[in-house]
Amino acid sequence: MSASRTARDRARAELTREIKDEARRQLAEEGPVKLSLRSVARELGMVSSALYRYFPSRDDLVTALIIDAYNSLGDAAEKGATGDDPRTRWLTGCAAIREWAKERPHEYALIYGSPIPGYKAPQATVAAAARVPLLLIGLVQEAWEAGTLTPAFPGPPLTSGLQAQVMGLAEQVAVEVPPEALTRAIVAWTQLFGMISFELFGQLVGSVDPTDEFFAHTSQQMADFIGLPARS
Amino acid sequence: MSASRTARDRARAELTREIKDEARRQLAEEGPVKLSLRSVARELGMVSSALYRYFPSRDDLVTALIIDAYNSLGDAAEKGATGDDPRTRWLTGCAAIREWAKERPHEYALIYGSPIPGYKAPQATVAAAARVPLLLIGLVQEAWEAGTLTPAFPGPPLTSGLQAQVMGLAEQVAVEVPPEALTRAIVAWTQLFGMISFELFGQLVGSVDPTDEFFAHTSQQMADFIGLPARS
DNA sequence: TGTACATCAGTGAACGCGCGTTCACTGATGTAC
DNA sequence: TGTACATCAGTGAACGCGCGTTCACTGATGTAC
Repeated sequence: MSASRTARDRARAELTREIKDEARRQLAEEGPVKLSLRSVARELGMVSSALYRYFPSRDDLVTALIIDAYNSLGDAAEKGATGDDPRTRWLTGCAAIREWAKERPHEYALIYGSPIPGYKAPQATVAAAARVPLLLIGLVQEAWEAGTLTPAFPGPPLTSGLQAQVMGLAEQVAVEVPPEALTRAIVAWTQLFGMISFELFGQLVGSVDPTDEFFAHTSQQMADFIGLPARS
Repeated sequence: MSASRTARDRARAELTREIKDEARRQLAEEGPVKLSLRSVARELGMVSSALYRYFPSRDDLVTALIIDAYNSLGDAAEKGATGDDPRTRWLTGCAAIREWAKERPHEYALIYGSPIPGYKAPQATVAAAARVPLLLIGLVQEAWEAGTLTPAFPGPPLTSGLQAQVMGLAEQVAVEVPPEALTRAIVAWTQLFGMISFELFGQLVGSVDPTDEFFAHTSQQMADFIGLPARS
């Protein structure tokens, strides 16, 4: 019960949030590499050593930001993927992911951009990171179970090693779809984020920029490729 | 003629190269954000202010590294894309790009990773950056001119805005292929680099990792998608 | 309900370190006559 | 070919700034009896 929490607890929770909020603000200006405890503390009117009551080190603060970012994206994707059929949920989900990324380009870069030199992401980040791919795989599974999964073209056969990897992955995430279908989902996943990264990181400037129509086009085409049928 | 170059000229060219080499070494350890003129100078046994004879500022050194990286990748891709038909050149080109990236992950991250906060890439980088996409588009044009371009599936129709963007791009790069074909090339380009980024940045750990077979599979499938025919 | 003690948040000084850029300068290399 | 002058490379000091982390401490909040 929240009434049972002491004033100290509430103050701690609130300050923890304020520290992360200020850190996110600085992330947008300086990037994760130059994110500085001292300047976060300064901005909050505290002395820098006080932050060590909340995060044992700078890297732990970065980890918290990473986990928050993955979860924020996971929430946005799960809430955004709406519609009656898997194809519609795929299309709305892709759009929601892109929207999230465009609103928070620096949080996006934090999780999908260059690795931070000298920083090693702890195990604690992986569950949050898995949410989006699991969502996409779930859509494929739905269509498979409904018997409507119909890829636009067969594509090359899986080599034996790839098939083994993908079947291991299917078991690991407790999903029952043919390895070809799961492979397509992974391909689409890399395609989706490849497109978003190119848009946000400036590679598309001067070609398909603004990118809205290109993104919509490619999302549909990925749906065809995966085999999510248009509503009949 | 190289004989006409003075000793001063040769010394300057050599030191410029040594500065960039040392900077690349530090790029691998610290990343572009923490790359430091002082520490490059220190490692070279010079005083930090001496570097200003070679690069007017830290950002200019970074720009030089970016242009070198794009050109190094451009060379690797152009040299690697060999074979009698466009499909083979596509497959070998993709493999060469990936190899380059795996050998120089930090140079890859410099050009295809997160933007560097506070750094604005000057116009001088765009020609070098365009080499890889132009190479890929060139393959599509070859197949088109040979009359062998046969996409695996039609895909959604282009919306009018997208068609206009793509036709504008075709004109800009002086290429004569239908907008649908050029759009496919751009899609494959984002797919290709999305996959490489995911591999290098650690998103594929625990799924299709090692990524060799997945990459080979997807490259072929992209060739099908673009419409580069298997050798007949 | 009141008191004694334990827990915790925040302070301020310190350690040891780093950075980009400017400037007046020395001495070597290159060039024009 | 020799000399005077101009160009350039590299020095060393300085400016003004930043960082993460540790530690002994004060004073407020919470808890057990």
